Amino acid sequence: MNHWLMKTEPDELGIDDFAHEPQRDFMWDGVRNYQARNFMRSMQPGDHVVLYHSSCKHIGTAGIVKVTRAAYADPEQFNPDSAYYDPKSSATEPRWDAVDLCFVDKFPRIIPLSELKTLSALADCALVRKGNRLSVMPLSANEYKAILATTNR
DNA sequence: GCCAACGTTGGC
DNA sequence: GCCAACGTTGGC
Repeated sequence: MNHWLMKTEPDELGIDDFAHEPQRDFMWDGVRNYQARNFMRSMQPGDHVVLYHSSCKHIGTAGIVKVTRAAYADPEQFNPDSAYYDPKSSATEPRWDAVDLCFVDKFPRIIPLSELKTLSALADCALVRKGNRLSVMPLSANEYKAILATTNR
């Protein structure tokens, strides 16, 4: 089983949305970056994902969700009325993928970015590097463990 | 709101 | 294929 980290703006879809409907599968759509998409295509059902809240008041890791459906064509790319519409995408050759995620755990507190930056286990993780914009990234077992360990403080 | 860092686009 | 211009991300 692999581990991942995904960024989200909690105003759009945050850990509380997952926690309030713990049985629901949420479609994770709208990813429009090739590197992030390629990582999504590697996700398998059962993989755990650290949810990271960005562009908000409390920036940091917020909880765990899990993959319940592997990558499939993101329907928004075909919808001309969607902000995620991509006219260069076709049904036979879709460019963008979505996955389904559901709730696993909400951390007792948001672990702030400033604290994540102090963890030596995360020194090589794209998340804490300056200027990083990658919204979906793999986590090594050690990185995942280090993030979970912060919740025990 | 500012702005640095980054990815993408498009002219050449 | 290069690279300047542009739009976006995302912390502060």
